Amino acid sequence: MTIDGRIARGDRTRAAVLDRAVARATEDGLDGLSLGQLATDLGVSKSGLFAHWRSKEELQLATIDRAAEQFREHVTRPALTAPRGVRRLWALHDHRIAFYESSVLPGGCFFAKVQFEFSARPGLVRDRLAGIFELWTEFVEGLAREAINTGELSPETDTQQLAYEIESFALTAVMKSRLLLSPDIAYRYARRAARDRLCALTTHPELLPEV
Amino acid sequence: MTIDGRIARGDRTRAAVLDRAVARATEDGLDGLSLGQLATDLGVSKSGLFAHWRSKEELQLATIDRAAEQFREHVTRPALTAPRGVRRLWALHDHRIAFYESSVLPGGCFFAKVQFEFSARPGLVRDRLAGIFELWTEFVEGLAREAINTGELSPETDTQQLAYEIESFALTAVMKSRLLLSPDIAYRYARRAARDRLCALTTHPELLPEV
DNA sequence: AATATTTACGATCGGTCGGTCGGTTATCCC
DNA sequence: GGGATAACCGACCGACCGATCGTAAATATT
Repeated sequence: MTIDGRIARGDRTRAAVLDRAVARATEDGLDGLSLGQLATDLGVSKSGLFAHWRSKEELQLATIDRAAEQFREHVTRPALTAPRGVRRLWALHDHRIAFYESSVLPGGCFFAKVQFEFSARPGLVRDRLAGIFELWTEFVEGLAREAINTGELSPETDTQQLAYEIESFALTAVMKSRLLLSPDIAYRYARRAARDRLCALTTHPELLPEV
Repeated sequence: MTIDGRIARGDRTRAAVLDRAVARATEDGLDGLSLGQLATDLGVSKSGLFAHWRSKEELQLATIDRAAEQFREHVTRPALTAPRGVRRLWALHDHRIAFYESSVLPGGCFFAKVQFEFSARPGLVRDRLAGIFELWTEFVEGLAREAINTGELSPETDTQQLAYEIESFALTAVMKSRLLLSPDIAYRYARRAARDRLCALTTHPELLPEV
């Protein structure tokens, strides 16, 4: 089987557009994205974009999916190489902060930005974001339950509460790093907060890194 | 001295516009605000708005100031009635969550929304937001230092780290309550996280409320 | 070589945006 | 009562928005 060059070209264009859209959305938001500007940036025509997505909303949904994929690549997948338990929980948080630190996305975090943008705006975009965020939360809670199973966390640990707190530290790092503090300081707070919390809860604090 | 009716009318209009602008900005953002829509909502003409603010940016800046004033009314001032120390620190967090809970602002929190919106967009708006946020952070850190002075927190307590963590819990409550969880649950997480943290740090846990 | 398919483009549409301007109305001062 | 002042309005502007459509170019199929 040979590859259809036409479709391959379309795929390449789509990927380039979505990567650019994810990056720009971290600065201007998903609605702040202008199709004309996006097209100009990429050296294509605005009407060319409509050949791939029939409306702006469809492009926004595709952008969200691409951002999720990117997040999995940079954060979730590498974190899963750590052994189950508090180390994996820590690895997830640490890789997440490192991803923000790396400035792959100029605005820091796609989902933080866009979730606030659409949190009060009903529609398909909001629903998609809510779905992804729910899966993410359940994933983190699942890692916490694994840590209970490995005996590194007490069975009485409130995994939802713990997931909430870790989420908090990461989310705030995004905002503080861009608006206020030098990024380094914000990320240090975020890391230390999560480490201290895990350290206080776990029966095996030696599994966690030093300060 | 009598009050100039013309100026009084202007003041009334200005206040009405700004209150509405603050509320709407929590849903659509400060840039998502359309002057035409805002005017229509208030039953005034668009050009009437330009009589009070010479540009959209000027209106945005005034809106920020009004939101800060509103925040002080509902959160900062009532919290200052609590005695210095961990109780005041807790009161600040508690009143803040209660303010979000009250749904005075339909989108939950003006500053959370707008800070994310402008965190990557240089300009006067961003600078104003950063300034207010810095003052706020220093204010919280100051309360934490007071708690050290009253002997309710250990002198070794990292007040900046503590302020960061409390900020995190409140910020995340805003997002989760609107996007994902039923608001009650999110606010419960936010309260419990801050209470537990203060409880673990203070030498006088009996000063804090029960779970 | 002829035809079908897919991508991409230029021109253009109606609508909304922020912003301007000349004029009207209400209130205050003398 | 007559200016002066301040608030406010309706009409209008150029720019940009998302979206549509007919067409050209590139690639595949036959």
